[in-house]
Amino acid sequence: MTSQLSELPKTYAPETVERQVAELWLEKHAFDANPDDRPRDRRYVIMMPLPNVTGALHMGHAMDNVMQDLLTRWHRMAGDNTLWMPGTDHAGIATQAVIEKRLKEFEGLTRHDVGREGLIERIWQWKDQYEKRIISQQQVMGCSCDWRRHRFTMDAVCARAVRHAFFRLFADGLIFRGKRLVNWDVYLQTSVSDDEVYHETVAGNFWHLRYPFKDPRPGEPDAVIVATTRPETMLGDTAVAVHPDPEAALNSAEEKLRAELAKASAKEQAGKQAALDALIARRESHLPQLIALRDMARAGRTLRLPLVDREIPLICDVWAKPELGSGCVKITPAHDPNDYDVWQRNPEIGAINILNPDGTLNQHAGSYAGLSREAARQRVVEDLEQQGLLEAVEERQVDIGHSDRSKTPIEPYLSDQWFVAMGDQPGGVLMGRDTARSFTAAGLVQAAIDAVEEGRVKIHPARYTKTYIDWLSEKRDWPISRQLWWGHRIPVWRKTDSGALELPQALTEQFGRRVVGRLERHGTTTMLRTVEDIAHLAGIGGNEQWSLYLCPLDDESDLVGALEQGGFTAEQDVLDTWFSSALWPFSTLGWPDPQTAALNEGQAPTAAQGDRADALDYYYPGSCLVTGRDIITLWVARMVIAGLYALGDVPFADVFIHANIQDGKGKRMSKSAGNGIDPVDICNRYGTDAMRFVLCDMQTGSQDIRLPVTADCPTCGYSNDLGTTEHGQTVFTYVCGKSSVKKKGGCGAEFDVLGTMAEMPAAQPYSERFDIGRSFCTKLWNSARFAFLNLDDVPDAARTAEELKLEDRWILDGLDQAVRAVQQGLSDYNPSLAINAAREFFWSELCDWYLELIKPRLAAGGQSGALARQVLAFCLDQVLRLFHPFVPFITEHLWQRLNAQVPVRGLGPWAQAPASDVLITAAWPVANDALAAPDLRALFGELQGVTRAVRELRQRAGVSPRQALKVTIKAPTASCARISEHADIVKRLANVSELIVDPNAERTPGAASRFVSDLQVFVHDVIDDEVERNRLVTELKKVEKELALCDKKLGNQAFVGKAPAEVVDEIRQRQQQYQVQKDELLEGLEALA
RNA sequence: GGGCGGAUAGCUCAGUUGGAAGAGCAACUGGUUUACACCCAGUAGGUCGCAGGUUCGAGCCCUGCUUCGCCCA
Repeated sequence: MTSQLSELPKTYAPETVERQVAELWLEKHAFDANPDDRPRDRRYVIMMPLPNVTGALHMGHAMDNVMQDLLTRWHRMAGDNTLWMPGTDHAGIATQAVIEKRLKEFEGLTRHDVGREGLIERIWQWKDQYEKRIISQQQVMGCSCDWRRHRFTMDAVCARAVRHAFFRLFADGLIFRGKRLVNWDVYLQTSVSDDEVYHETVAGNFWHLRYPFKDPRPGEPDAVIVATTRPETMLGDTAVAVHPDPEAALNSAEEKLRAELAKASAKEQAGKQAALDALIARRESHLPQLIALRDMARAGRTLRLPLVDREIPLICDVWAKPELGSGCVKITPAHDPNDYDVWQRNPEIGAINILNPDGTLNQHAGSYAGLSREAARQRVVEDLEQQGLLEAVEERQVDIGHSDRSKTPIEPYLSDQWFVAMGDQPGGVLMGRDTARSFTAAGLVQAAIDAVEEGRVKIHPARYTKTYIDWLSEKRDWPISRQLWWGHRIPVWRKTDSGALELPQALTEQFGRRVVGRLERHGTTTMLRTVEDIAHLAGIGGNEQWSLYLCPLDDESDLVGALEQGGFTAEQDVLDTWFSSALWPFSTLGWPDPQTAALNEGQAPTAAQGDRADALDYYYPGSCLVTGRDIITLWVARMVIAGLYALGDVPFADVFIHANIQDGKGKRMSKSAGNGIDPVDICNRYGTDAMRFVLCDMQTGSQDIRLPVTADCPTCGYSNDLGTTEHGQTVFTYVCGKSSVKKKGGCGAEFDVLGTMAEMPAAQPYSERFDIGRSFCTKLWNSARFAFLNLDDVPDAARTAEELKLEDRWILDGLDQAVRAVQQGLSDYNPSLAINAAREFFWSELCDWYLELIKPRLAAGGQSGALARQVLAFCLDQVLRLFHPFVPFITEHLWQRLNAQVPVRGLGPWAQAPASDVLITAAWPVANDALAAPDLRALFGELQGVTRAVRELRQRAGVSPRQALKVTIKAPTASCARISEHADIVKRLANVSELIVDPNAERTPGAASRFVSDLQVFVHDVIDDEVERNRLVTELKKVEKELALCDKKLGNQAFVGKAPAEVVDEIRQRQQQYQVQKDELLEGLEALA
C-alpha cells in the first residue's frame, strides 16, 4: 500500500520550499485586499510602520514585520477582509545625513558643491536602491502585504495628502511662524527635534566671570560674578538676573532640604546635612549682598558686559538661584532654553544671536566674528583672564546634547520656524471637517488624549498608555520646519513689505479654494480664508510694515506664476518627516480623494469599483498599529491627531507595542551601531520559518529580547561571540579572537559583519537562539512525513465520538484546548503563549503520545486503523492551520501535499475541516465543544502517569528499554476496571509484557515500586530488596514531611476558618493521599524486614 | 531630578484574580523498536535580588534598600 505520491525527503530544505510557496501565493493573489461586501467588523487593516530608506532592515524590523504578518495571516484565515499596507518613509534628516556623509567620504564634496537638485537626485537613487532591498527583505520574511498598494511618503499620492493637510491646518490658523529656540545641528545646518538629541556627560569646566557695574556707588558691590560652562555665549548676554526675593528663596530651599533630611536613609544623611549646613552658612555670606543686588536691579542699575563693552541690565527673575554659585546668573536668551524663558518674562532685555548657521560666530560677536565655537571659547577665556575678569575655573562634568544625526554637539539657537499649534484653541478646533464624524475639540492634542482615555484607542501593554498621555499632556507646539533639502517643501510663499498691499487677480480669485493667507502686522495676525477676507487689505497703506504668508494648495503654473508675479518668495525649508508619516493611515488610501489619486502603474485602485466602496471609505479606520515603544510619542500620537483632524476618527483601535531586539550586551540593535544583523542572513541559515518561530516564541509581552550574536571568522572559521569580541577599525568590523574576556583561539584577522566594507572579508552573523526554530521545523516536517507514509486510503465517512478509541478522543480534546489557547494568546497580543500552546499540543501530545499509540493500529489496518488514519489526517490538517500564521512556508507546503493525498478530511459534521486549495486562506480553527472531552483527561493522565513511573523505574534499575517488563498495579477497587480496560496503552508505551491490576496486590521480591496518586506501581524482577528498602525509607521521610505540613495547616484554626472551602478541601484530600502512601510504605517496609 | 520596566534553574525567559515553583536550551544517564539523533526515554538543578510589612497563606500585594536598563527633564 504505497502512496502514488513520492515520499518526502528526510530533512526539511527551506530554500526550495520557500521559493515554491512564495510563487504559489503570488499566483493565487493571496495577499491582495479589495473592498467587498464584508461588514466593518469583518475587516482587518494594518498599516506598516514604514521603514525608512536610510538602510536595510535588521532583526528589530524583523520582529515588527513578523508580528504584523502573524496578525494579518490570522485574521485573513479567520475570514476578515484583511489589508496589510506596506510602504517606506523618506526620513528626511536621516537619509540626507547618510548621503551627505558618503558625499564627503567618497568624493570630498559638500551638499553645496552639488546643489539642491544634485543632492536630491542622489538621494532618490539611494532611495530606489534601498527601497528595493527592504521590500525584498520583507518578501523573504514572508510578509503578506498587498504589494500592489505600496506607497512612499514622497510619492504623488502621499505628496498630495501632505499639501491638503497642510493647507487645511494653515487655513484653520493652526500653522504659524515664530522665533523659537531650537536644537541647531551646526554640521547639517538644520534644527533637529528634541527626540533627535541624545545627551552625553563629558568632562568640562565651569568658568566664573566678573561683570563690572557701569557706575557703582559707594558701599555697593562693584561687580557681579556669574558662572557658565559655555563662556563664549557671554557675547550674547543681554542681562544678569538676581532673585527678586532671595531670603524667601533661601527659606524655601532650606525647608525642602530639611524635609528630605527627615526621610533620608542613614547613608544619605551625612550628605544632606552638609548641604543644609552650607545653605545656612550662605545666609551669612551671601544674603546681604543678594538683597543689595536685588535693590540695585530694582533701581535699574546696569552692568558693562566685558569684551563687547555692551551695557546690560541687572534684572530680577526667579531663574536666579540664591542657593547656587554667586546667586546671580547671566542671561543669553538666544542660546539657552532657560534664559530664553527669562526673556519671555522680561521682553525688554532682548535677545542677541551670536551664531551663524554653520556654528561660527556672527557680526554680533564683535572681534570674535568668524571664529568657530571652540576657538571663540578659548579666545574669550584668554581675553577675560588678561583683563582680570576671570574669577575662577572649576572642573565639572557637563551634560552636552548631541545631534543623533551628525553626532556633533547641539547648539541652542534662536531662529524662525514653522509650528503646528497643538494646544487648546479659542473656540476649539473642528475635527473631521466635511465628514459625517466631524466634532469640535479643544485642540489637536486634547482630541488625541481623549481618544485614548475614552478607550477608542487601546494600547497594549496598557502601561504604555501613561507614556502617551504624559507626553501629549504637555501640549507643546510641534516645530515642523527643517532646514533640509530632502523632504516635502513647506508650501508657503511670503512677502514682507510696507505700504499698500496689492495682490494679482489670479491669486485673489482663488482665495479660499486654492490659496489661503496669514497676514501679520504690528503684532497681530489675520487669517485670510475667503475672497471677502482680502477685501479690506486695500486699507493697508502708509509706512506700516507687514508680512503676508500665502499657502497654495498645489503647484499648478497659474498659482506659482501669480505668486512670483506678486513678488512672493517660496519657503526653502522642508517639513519634518513625521508630518507625512502622521498622514500615513489615510494618505495611503487616497485621501483626500481616492477617486483621483495618482497611482503608479499597475497599482491596486483606491477609487470605488462598481458598487464597491473606495479604499479610504472601506479600509479607514484601521485595526491595529504594531510598533516598538520608542515611537509612541513621535508617531503613534501624531497619527491619532492627524486621523482625528482629517477624518474625525482614530486611525486604529489597537496599538500593539512589541519588544525591541538587543544584542548580547543588552544594547538595542541598530544598523548604525554595527550590532545589527540582517534577518535575511538568519533566514538563509536557519530557514525563514525557523526565524519566525523564534521571534514569536520570544515575544512574551513584558521584556526586551537579548539575542547573543556569533560570527564565524571568514579567515579561520573560529566562532566569535560578538558580545565580547573587540571591534576593528570601525564599529562594523571585528577582530577574530580578540576579546574582552579571556578565550582561546582566533586568528586575529579583521572581518566585517554587514557587508558594508568592500575590501574586508565578511562573516555572516548568526545566533544559536534560532536552533530551536530549525528543530521545530524539522520535527513538523518529519511528523508530516510519517503521516504521509500512513495516510493512503483515508476514509471520509462520518464518525461518531463513540466509535473512537480513548486515545482518539483524548487527542481531539487536546486539539480543541490548543485551538482555544492559541486564539486567546493571539487575542491578548501574546504570540509566545499562542505558539507554545500549539507547540505543546503538536509535540508533547500528538507526536510523543498519540503517534506512538496508533503505530500498531496503522500497521494492523482494519477498522481501527482506518479510524486512526482519519483522526490523524484531521489532526494534521488542524495543526497546519494553527501554525500557519507563525510558520507560513512549511505549513503551506505540507498543506499542498496533504491536499494531494487526502483531499477530503474531517470526522463528520461535528468535526469539519473545510477544504481550501491554499492554506493561507483556509478556515481558521475555532473552539469546538464537540471535540472537548474533559472527563477523559484524568483517565488518560493516570495512564500517562503509570507509563512514566514504569519508564523511570526501568531507567533507575538499569534495564534496557528493549526488555519487556512485568508490572502490577495496586489500585482502589473502583479504579481497577477502567485501568484494566486501557492496559494496552501502558503496555505499548512502557514496553510491558504483562500488566495486572489488583486491589490487593503485594510487592514481590525484586520489585521496584512507585506511587502515582492513589495507585501503586510495581515493576517486577528489577531490583535488590535492599535497594528498594532504602528507597522506601527515603520516600517515607518525604511523605511524612508532606503529611506533617498538611496536618499543620489543617490544625490551624485561622486557616480552616478563613481560607475558602475549596482550598481547605484540597488540603484534606492531599492529607488523605499522603496518609494512604505512608501506610503503604510502612507495610512495604514491614514485608521487606 | 521625574516616570516606566527588569532582577526566578548554568543560559534565555514564563508564572493569569495571592492557595504544593515552570518551559526551552545547556548538563548528566540510557537508547539507531523502519517519521525524526535538529530525535526518544529518564535524571539532576531554584532561600524567586535584599530587608521589613499586610495576610490563615506572598514569586505575586505594600514600604524601604541594592542593582541593571529604557524614557522624559
